[in-house]
Amino acid sequence: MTAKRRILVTSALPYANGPIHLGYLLEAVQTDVWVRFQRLRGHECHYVCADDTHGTPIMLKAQAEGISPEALIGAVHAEHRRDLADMLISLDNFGSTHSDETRAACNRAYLALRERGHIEKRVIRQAYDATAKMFLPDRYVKGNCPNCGAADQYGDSCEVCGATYSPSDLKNPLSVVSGTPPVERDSEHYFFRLSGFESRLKEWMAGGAVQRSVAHKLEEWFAQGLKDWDISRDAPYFGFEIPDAPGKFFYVWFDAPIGYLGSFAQLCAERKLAFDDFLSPDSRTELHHFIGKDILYFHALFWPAVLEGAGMRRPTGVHAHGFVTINGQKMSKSRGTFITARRYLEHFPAEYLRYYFAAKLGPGIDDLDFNLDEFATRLNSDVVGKLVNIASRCAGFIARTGGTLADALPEPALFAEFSAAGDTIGAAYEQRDYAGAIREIMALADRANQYIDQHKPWLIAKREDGAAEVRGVCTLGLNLFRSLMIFLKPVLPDMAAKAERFFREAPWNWQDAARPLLSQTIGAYEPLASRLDPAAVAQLVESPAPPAPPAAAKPAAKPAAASSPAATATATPATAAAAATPISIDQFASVDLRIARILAAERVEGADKLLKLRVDLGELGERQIFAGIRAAYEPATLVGRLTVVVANLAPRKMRFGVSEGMVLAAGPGGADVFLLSPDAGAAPGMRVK
RNA sequence: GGUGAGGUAGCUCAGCUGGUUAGAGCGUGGCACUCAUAAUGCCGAGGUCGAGGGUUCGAGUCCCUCCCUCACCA
Repeated sequence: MTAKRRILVTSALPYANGPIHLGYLLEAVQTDVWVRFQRLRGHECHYVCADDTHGTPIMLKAQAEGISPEALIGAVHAEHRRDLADMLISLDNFGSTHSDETRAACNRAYLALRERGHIEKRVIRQAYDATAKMFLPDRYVKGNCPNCGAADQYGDSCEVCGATYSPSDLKNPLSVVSGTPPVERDSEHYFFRLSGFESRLKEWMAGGAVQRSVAHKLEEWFAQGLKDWDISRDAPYFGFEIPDAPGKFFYVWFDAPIGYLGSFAQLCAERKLAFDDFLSPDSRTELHHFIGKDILYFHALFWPAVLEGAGMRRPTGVHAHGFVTINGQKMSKSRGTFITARRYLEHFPAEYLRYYFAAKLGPGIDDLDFNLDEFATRLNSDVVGKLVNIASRCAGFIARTGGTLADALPEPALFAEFSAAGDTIGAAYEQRDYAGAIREIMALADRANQYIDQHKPWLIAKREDGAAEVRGVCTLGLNLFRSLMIFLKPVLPDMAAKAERFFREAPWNWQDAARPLLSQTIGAYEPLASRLDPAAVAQLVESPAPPAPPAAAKPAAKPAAASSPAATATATPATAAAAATPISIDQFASVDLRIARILAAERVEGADKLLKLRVDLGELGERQIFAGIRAAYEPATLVGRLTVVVANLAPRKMRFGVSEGMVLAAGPGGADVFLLSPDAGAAPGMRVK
């Protein structure tokens, strides 16, 4: 065992405008398993995280809901905290970037950067919404693509042709906030001079702080040249005001990683830890960040540079992971596969997901597919059928022979094989190759079952003098099980705790797997895990999304419309719910249903379920809508007919373009989808009420 | 479009610095067992390792070209 390490670990900050979902849980679980492993090995390991609370989206969402940003982030924080705790994420502190500690850390970092000449003021031109009286981030200006002319494109890039540009290049630009055309306005901004850090970043990267594939990605960015980073935003902005710069605020991405430090500062105050032990440039502690691969730029370039520029230490490691897909596809609200943490937890134990993720999680940045069938068979086979089965099949014999373990192992070599495997399993955990660790552990579980099968205690027990031998075999069996549970404790902390109680032992540490437990009177065996019903697992995605919690709705969406159980048409239809939650007449009125005439219909290249429709909504003009009705309708038969659409559904960008509404249809899906039709006399644009 | 990652048995994946008949789990077929949450054990079927070239005595493993998938683009 190596000397005791002192380690500070973080997960990326979840943004405070929505619920925690399966994708974030992957990261939380990855981090937590590593943290628990370090602690199990006897190291000092602190794990902090926080809500990421600042920025324009939060500000506008709070406005839309008629509450203060503080109220909004407060509600979300409580939800996040509960979700993570229920997922058995062993955070030492879960703070908020909207805290005194983070503000202090921001100011300190900023002033240090400024003092060392890393901050520069520049005047930039930016889109300004004169009606809403605010500057507009790129994503808050929409218009026609200057390159291909596609409608309704964001101000930074075109989803149709892929061109990138700035908001001022858009044709017919409109502010998303007020709907009025933006104007150009000058503003003084503060830039962090990232370009000065290239050589130091390269040296840091060469030291092995990131995965190799990530290093390749960073080299690409180096080759393009590092650009200085605009870290300021103009009022109104929900965030921290920059010192000596009234009306200027820190950009949310500046204070987000500093939120790690703010959260850690809170922990230091609470536990009497010395902050500088972990953050000073000559620190001998370790600093590890677990992140998604989408935010590499911030964590592998900006963040180490900011830390160094502000006179602090650099991260020991930045560990990126891939995304979670559901049954091979990107998580999607319209497909019903946007699984929130709460939704998962309402159905299944936290540890099942922890195990499943761990079993599939390697050290790389590949995406991880959450396959529902596999989830059930994997849990049932590995955890119940193999692992728990070992204890289950041995415990009864021990109970019948007096409830006490034998005082020697019949085959010490087999036990030694298990303890020896602890080294490779530990190395796999350390390298974040949890899949490798689990593979090894399950291979050992097979060995344990084989051992019991070969020695057949149920036959020996029939002999008059068989008691001692049976006890020996089952004592070894239980000890093999015990070693495996110790190895799995980072992944299955609750099951491990139950097993500790069963063996009547104090909480295990890693080294306990090296010595067998002998002559011990053990407790009565209780089932440690129960089987999953595959049908129940399927429900995780098949039923319609539950009513959105207060903080869960997308900024632009009208909640009643967004989660309507009738939302069958734009993608895989959801199974009809038995009864939907009652709504008021006002909520119904918020859904703008209109008669539409289908002007054109065509298949979508690369989508086997979708048809692209062009519809006429009378006074509302023409719209493009994607509908998941390809299996049910020949495009040609649709042209000219009338139907009903939701006209005020927030535009939804899909891989193939933007869908500007939803066609109403009934039916279970596939070929059994039936479009609604009005009686004769209805005309395009008429409101349905 | 640029870049990155990846394409190995029906499914999910291992295959380190190139070296005997390409591995595991799940699923599947057969047998055995009955201690165990219909759990477990044994035996078997199943792969021209995306395609085509090349280097080499020898290539999933190195090089080139192409095809496909996924992701990212501050």
